[in-house]
Amino acid sequence: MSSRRATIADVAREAGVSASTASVVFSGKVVVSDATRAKVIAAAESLGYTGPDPRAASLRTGRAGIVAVLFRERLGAAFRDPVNAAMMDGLSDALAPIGAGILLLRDEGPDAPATAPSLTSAPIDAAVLLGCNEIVRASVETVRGRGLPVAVIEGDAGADIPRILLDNREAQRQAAEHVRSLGHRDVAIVTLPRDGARRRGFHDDEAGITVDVTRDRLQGARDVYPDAPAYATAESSIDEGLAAGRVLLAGVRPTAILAQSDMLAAGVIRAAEEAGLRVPEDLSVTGFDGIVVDGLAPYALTTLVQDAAAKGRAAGEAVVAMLEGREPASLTLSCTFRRGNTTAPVSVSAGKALGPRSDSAG
Amino acid sequence: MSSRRATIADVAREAGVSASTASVVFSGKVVVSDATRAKVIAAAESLGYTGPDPRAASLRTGRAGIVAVLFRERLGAAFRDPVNAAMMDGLSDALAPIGAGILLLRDEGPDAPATAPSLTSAPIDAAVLLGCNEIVRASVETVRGRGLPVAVIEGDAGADIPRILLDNREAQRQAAEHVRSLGHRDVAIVTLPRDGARRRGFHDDEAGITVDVTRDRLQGARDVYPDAPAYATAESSIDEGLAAGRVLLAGVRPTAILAQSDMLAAGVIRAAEEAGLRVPEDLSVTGFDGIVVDGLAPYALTTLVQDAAAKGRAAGEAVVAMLEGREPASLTLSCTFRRGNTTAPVSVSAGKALGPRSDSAG
DNA sequence: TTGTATGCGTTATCAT
DNA sequence: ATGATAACGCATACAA
Repeated sequence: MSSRRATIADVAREAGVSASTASVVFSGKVVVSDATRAKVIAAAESLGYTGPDPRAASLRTGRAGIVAVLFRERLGAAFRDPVNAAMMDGLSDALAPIGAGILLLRDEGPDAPATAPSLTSAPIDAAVLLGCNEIVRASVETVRGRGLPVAVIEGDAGADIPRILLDNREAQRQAAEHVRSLGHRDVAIVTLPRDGARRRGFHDDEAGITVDVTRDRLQGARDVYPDAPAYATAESSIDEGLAAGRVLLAGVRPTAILAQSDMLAAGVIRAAEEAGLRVPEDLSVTGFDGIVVDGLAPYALTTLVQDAAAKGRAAGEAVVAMLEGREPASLTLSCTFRRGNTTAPVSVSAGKALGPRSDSAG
Repeated sequence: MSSRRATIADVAREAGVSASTASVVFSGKVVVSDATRAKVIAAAESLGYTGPDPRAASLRTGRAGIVAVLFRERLGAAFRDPVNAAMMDGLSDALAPIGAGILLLRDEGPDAPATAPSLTSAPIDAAVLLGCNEIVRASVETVRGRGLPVAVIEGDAGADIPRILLDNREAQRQAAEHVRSLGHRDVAIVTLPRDGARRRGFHDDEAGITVDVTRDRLQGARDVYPDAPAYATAESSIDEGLAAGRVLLAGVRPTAILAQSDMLAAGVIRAAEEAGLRVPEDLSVTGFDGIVVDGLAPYALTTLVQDAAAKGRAAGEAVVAMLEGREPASLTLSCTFRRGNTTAPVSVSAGKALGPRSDSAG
């Protein structure tokens, strides 16, 4: 037994057949006589050959069987967001027919070490870009330069790149309308991060927001409440929402808070409880995403329900279509407004401002 | 311009150099004169060549730059568990030096479609197995058959496979001791899933538990409370803990509940609140993992703190070591007991049993 | 049903 | 510092 691993040629020789015949036994693409197959299998067994080397196969076929997903954040952070979890489910479903695995890639930005696996150097068949910021365009260029299919989820990818969008602005506008219809005029907004830096604080330069989701949802809120204070968080989590809620409930107290995600909304509710406020009697809160916030019961958030799994599925289907030479479909998904028990008509006792009331309804 | 993509040979020809020289310009492994480099870069640019084809490179070098992580569950479920998130952070840190990407693979079991990307057919350099059940051994065989390095996290992998373990039993025993020292005798246990089927309900066949973590932690509890009722959940989540808590608090009410994860413990606390019980006055609760349960404040769980990131890092370091021909290290990590505010001495008013008290302390 | 021939695109080795 | 050569292991078109 040589130290070198057996190849299909070795197996073929051992079995007394040609390499192509042996190859065909493993790929199953051509009919082979049972006798021949048995010989080949036996030879493989005796040589410890466990199947074709994927590297060589992929060079030959031009397919690696891998689709990359590019996250903006640390992998751990991506894992912590339930919306991503649903998206991954949809994506892996859509990829199942072509049997592609999912390669997690992190958008390292320009300061990446050269050794980092990247869109440039990973053996992939296609890529799904996620996250909608300034870097997406560059990433799209990279992948396209390699001649690989790309789909973009919630980002602006440029012409003829299939994109999966959400009606973020319109949906958020609906929630804001709902809140206004309940009589709320003093409203505050808790937003997702505005850019890669993820700094907390009140928004000053809203035109400079580079995260599409953040910008679009904020615009939807602005359509109804052009002057409401908006506070940016560092990520979509309950604790970030809690921190933002504390800030917003400390000063001129709003009667309603529009949060850009359910996780943030859940945090805002905790902040309200902490401040001795009842939700929704003293403070109305809306979320976004329609996920199940583990442990938030008995509250049922008033929120916009999005189908995150559908986003992943659509992106997966788009790259599969392109891989098979078909025309990919772009898609704009709609959110569904769902009224829960966290919004109620403004009450006279609510919104006890610590300072003068600001009338910010548009 | 031909329809075929440019190769390094085309670039070399265009630049008037040899293919090997052009190759070296991209790999940077050998010194090249500035003039030559510039020529090659320019030629590449003009031909739209974006760098070596990773498939061909990996065939030639024998490296794909990809490490697989095998999960037992749906990808979405894996994403929802905070312990996995931390583990991924550690793993990607450890893999950074060799610049390997992370391929998500799901343990499909025997009923997988042939097309599924798997340990057998994915172009990977190594694998990290996670999840400690009956299937791990088969997976190890598969990967080893390919001659690839493997590391196993919290599972029994057989000889000379590096494994990253936690002192689950000892740690859980500590927590149980703590609870006993507080005077608790009527104790119940909420466990992680017992096997792949993930059925909820009281344990009957504890010897038949195939998930190592579940079995080991349960044994630790059994060292102190051999007869405490143990209820299995379907996954580690607050809602599962809530459901289990409801069951356990409905009948003969224990004065303390040992949960096998913090998420489960958080759910148990919610169940207690729901039942009008105060934690820790009426019910003591312990968790496991030491994660930050988003939104659980003001409770600080009494729990066993594990360093999940260290688990991922150790697994990553083990495969990197093997890839570099060094000896990999197995590692057993210890949990640290952390007393929070969810455990207290048993009080005379607590544990108002609906039936007769069962003395189950050992 | 099986075999023959060829090339997928690269990089390591060695010589120059 | 650069170039020539030879694999890397496989899968397909085509011939037999």
